[in-house]
Amino acid sequence: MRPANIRVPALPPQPGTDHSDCRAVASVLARVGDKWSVFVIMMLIDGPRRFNELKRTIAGISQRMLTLTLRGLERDGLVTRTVFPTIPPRVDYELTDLGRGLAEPVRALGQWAFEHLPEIEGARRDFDVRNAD
Amino acid sequence: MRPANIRVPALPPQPGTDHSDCRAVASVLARVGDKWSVFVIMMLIDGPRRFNELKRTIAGISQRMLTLTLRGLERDGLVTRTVFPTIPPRVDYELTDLGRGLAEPVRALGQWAFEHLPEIEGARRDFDVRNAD
DNA sequence: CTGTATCCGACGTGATACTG
DNA sequence: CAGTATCACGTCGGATACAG
Repeated sequence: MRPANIRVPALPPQPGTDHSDCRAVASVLARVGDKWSVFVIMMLIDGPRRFNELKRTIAGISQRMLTLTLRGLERDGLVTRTVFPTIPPRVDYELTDLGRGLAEPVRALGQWAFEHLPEIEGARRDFDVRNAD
Repeated sequence: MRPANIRVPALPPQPGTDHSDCRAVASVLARVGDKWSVFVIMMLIDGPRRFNELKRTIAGISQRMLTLTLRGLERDGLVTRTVFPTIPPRVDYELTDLGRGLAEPVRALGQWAFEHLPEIEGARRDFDVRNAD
């Protein structure tokens, strides 16, 4: 991502001026911004869940998307996948320490979103009205 | 004509009623997770910027995407758009109080991402290796 | 300078059917 | 139960050209 031929000076943690970490931010936010990732993370906060348990709880997600979402989270080391070789098979998904760490700022963001939702929705209506003339 | 990009509503069946606020979370995270929104927000933290100034600084974003991103942020009340009727025209974009409020948890998330990037990248490599057997 | 309009390929998403 | 495979469709995003 970052040009290898350019040495990034050790700037103090001042987001907005440093561009290199923005790529990293984008990488994680891309996952967080996934349509379903946050739902899954939220569902797993309380403890491990089975596949269909997640599918039922989230209600609206397709089997395919749940699988892909879980694979993505697993790939990033945010979720563990535990297979019990029983019949019928049972698979538990659980947040890793890393995943729980991520859940914290995500929840903060979610809380902000919830608290300011009226303002945002109001702004959207105003914008749409202004745009509709 | 309104760009199709800024449409957020019409989420299918409601996910868990117990977690109804998750839909609000998703609504905001959809914006935060946009490929470019976070970059723009970061660039605006330090103060108002002009259109081409943003385009130059972000370097990689197309004109179209910058416009769409700014429209989306403006629609959500996160950014103000100020037109100076001069020749040539000048347009300033600036974070609103709401936008600055959002920038805070976003920055926390970004900081987390930056700090844990090695773990995530390592997990990705491990996963890819395991998957390549 | 600051956009808008249009074309078009790439990708995300869902529905469905099938496997272990 | 927990997936995988395949197809069909819509949207996203970039490039380009053009307008105010």
